[in-house]
Amino acid sequence: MPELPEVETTVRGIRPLVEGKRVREVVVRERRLRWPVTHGINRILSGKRILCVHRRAKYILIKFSHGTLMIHLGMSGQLLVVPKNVAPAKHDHVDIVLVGSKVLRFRDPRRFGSVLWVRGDPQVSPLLSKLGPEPFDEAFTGNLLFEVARGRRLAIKNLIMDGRIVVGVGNIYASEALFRAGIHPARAAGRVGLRRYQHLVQAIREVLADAIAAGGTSLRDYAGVTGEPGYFECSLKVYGRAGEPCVNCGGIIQHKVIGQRASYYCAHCQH
DNA sequence: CTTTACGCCTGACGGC
DNA sequence: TGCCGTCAGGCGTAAA
Repeated sequence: MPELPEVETTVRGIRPLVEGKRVREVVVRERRLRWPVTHGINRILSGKRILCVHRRAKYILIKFSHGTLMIHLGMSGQLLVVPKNVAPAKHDHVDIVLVGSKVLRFRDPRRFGSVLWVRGDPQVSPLLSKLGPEPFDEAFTGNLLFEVARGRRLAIKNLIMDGRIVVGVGNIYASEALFRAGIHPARAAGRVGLRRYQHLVQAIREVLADAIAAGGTSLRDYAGVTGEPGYFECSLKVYGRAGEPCVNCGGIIQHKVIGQRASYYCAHCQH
């Protein structure tokens, strides 16, 4: 399930392979994704040059002179760069065929992802305009979390997963960051002090940076640009480890559904 | 305004 | 072996 580190890994992987390349054609085999693939995408992109590839939150932004292709990997999406002679598989929904020998291929079995064309500045598009800061942006601080949490009773785990507060903290890394920060995931956000929020910001950055450095977590669906799985999975300290001993204290890792999401924590280490 | 629930979708998994 | 029910999970949207 792609989270920010997986998306960042994908961006870094495809960037040197597609930047500066011109699009030959776009082949859409299945347009029923999260939203329908933008109509006429072949006419929009054919003959145009990819200027650069960026990430904003979990969106992959492929910039052209006349607009931006916004790709979201959803739950099970992958963006691969493959030789043209590699036949599309069952869930390979969109091929961006490049001039030369390669194809930028969007694969997504569960079709929670999206492939959308945005004219002009993508930052003002509805999907991006309300997003909070990137976790590595200096605007993301313990003070920001503390202020925005004041008086709020929702679980802190839900707060840090709210893209309007900070982007890119998905379910896996929310549990991992809270474990590192020693904060119980169900604790009311308004009942966490400034110092602990500062520690949490640090923990979020650490866990994301570690995962990016490791090439992204691989649980079920993630694979790198050429198909190899990532390998951060073994670094997860609490996620998916219910019933196993805590790496810190040896206590049993707990599982609890918080805000409709599976959450993992050590009741002894996290308060 | 805040908070909660839902739905989209397929593959994996467990029970029988 | 195969069929079926259940569930995960990002995240926009609707509802409370």
